[in-house]
Amino acid sequence: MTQRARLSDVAGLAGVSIATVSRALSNPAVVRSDTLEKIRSAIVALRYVPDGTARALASGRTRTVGAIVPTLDNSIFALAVQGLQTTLADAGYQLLIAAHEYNPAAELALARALVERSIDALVLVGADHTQQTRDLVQMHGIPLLITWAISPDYPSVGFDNRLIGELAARHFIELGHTRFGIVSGHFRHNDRARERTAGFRQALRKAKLPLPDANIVEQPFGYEGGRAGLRVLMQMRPRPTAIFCGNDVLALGALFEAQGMKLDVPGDVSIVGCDNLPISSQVSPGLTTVLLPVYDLGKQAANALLGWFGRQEPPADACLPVELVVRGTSGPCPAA
Amino acid sequence: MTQRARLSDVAGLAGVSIATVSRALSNPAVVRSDTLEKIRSAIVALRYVPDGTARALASGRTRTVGAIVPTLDNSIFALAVQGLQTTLADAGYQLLIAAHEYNPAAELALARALVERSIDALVLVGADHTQQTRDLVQMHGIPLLITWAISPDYPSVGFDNRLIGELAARHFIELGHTRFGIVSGHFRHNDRARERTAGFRQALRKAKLPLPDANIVEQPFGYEGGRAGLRVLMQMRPRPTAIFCGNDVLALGALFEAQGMKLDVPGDVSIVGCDNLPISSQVSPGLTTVLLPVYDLGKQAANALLGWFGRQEPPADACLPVELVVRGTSGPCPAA
DNA sequence: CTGAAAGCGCTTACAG
DNA sequence: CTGAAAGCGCTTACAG
Repeated sequence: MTQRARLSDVAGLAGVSIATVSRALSNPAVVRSDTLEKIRSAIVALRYVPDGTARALASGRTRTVGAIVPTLDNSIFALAVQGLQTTLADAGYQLLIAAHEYNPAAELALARALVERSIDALVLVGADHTQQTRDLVQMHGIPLLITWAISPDYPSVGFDNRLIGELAARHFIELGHTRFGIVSGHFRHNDRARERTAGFRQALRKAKLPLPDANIVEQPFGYEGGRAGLRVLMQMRPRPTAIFCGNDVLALGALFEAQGMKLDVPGDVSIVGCDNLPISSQVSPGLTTVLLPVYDLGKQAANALLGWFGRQEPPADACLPVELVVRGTSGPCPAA
Repeated sequence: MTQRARLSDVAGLAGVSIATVSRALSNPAVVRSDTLEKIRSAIVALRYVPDGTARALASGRTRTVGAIVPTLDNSIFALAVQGLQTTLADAGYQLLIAAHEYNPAAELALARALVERSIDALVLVGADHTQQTRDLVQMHGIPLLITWAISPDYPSVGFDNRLIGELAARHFIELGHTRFGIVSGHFRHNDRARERTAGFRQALRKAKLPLPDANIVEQPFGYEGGRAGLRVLMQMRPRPTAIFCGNDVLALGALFEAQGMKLDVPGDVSIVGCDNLPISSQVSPGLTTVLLPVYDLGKQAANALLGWFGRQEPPADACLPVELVVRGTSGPCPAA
């Protein structure tokens, strides 16, 4: 192969104009079927692959979507990305992916890099973004889809994060617990973490149960964060017997630390997480958690975008159902 | 904002030609510093963001790299992608990501979709790819980097997968085991799985120890695969006492199943995995495994590409060190 | 150090 | 249903 074939080569071999070949590619319905056939065989003979950069410049669309997630280190985001990518690819769209690692400046820089590449839409996680990021995206007229949370300002496919905290709290209350603790990721720049905590707190308040501020501990994401959070809470007097963790990685870290401390889970302390990672049903005891259908989230986000591209109007918000899955890490409040 | 600013707008405001603005952006060293300053302020005033599609068409480079991994569901790939993406982004490159889910036809389709978007390079996992995929990439003159394995045909940043199996086998042999089993992902289209198994087998043969074919069980990727694999092996008579799993997810599945069966690990059966996932050091007992520095792999792959772009010549192969990490799931062979 | 101009490979009204 | 032509917004030799 000396040189990559261009549209003009295909046109020459098929004996038609480049305009016709272009139409055969992007809108075959308007091309006569025998013409189409000639073009098809020319394409095959030349192994023609269209040049996306030229196509993008001429058409103004790249068939590429950008997504910025906090991190791929948490498999919960990796799973959602997988759902997003697979569904987009089936429709001929590709995914530019980036991770901001909970740094808003990084998010802005990455958004700019993606915008420069003329993405057809941008997917972000959470509703909390700097004004600069929002301005950038708006200025370029790029459809913005919020995921994981519902945004008042943008189309969203997300969860009711407040409800997540509520579900955890109500579960503990039903089990008779009265002393609570929270291990959360950092609240700053993370509306999901704030909302889950707020929901938990709100449900307790409604039940007239206390949640001292000191019992809300922020930890960096990771198993170690969960472990550290549990240690802090277990030093409180009176000890909390019911601990809500903002995600499953923190919850598993807390569980492992409790086991390492020879605490009985749930005999001494109950733990509830959020996500329902694949691992959460494998460990023993299985983790009680709030199931988030994140692969579905990815798929629905992709479909929302595809609909948006087609209809030229923003999709309706979708709030995906979450559900408490009770497993072995939660049980009745131990006798005092 | 009515309309996105173009190069000509910046040129107009700065009182220079578009050629000079273009140079100021891509090769500022050749532009006089006061001219540069005028251009800089025009760019800021207009909030100019270059159009990557035009830039790509004119320059022939997109500053975008494509990567196709088996799946993001295994966090080992997500971690490597994170290392790759972060390092590329720091150098101004973005990452188009796709997952083929162990389907070579999907890999080809995705490769085509990425090639159409004129990626500057393609990153693939493993050395095993269809001729069509290889032809496609070669025909378009796209630099191809193999990761995870060393390829005889392409620049690679990978591991010695045979050595991984050997390390596991030698560890078991030192512990006095004589009955072995393997739980592997499917061998088809997966050179890493084949090589790891071959390395294990080879080390046993060298030590004159038997490994019946029936003791090599292939399972689909996932915790369930690991569980099923362990069940199969535990039905063998005589029972194997030492089980090598092709990756940590399979190994953890096997461990959990063994625990569910009330087997003592490592008292009754020893298990060694491969990957050293974050979770593997958290579970109890901790998983003995072969540590693969995958975040590093991603970073080094990115740097190999960046060097390739700069020097115009392919990077040297890099075989990253792997190491056995002994934890609680492996121990001496139980008395017969 | 800077500018005029050709060209990258397509798409898309506009005619016919 | 098809073709000629303008244009998408840049980059990059080539002159000067």
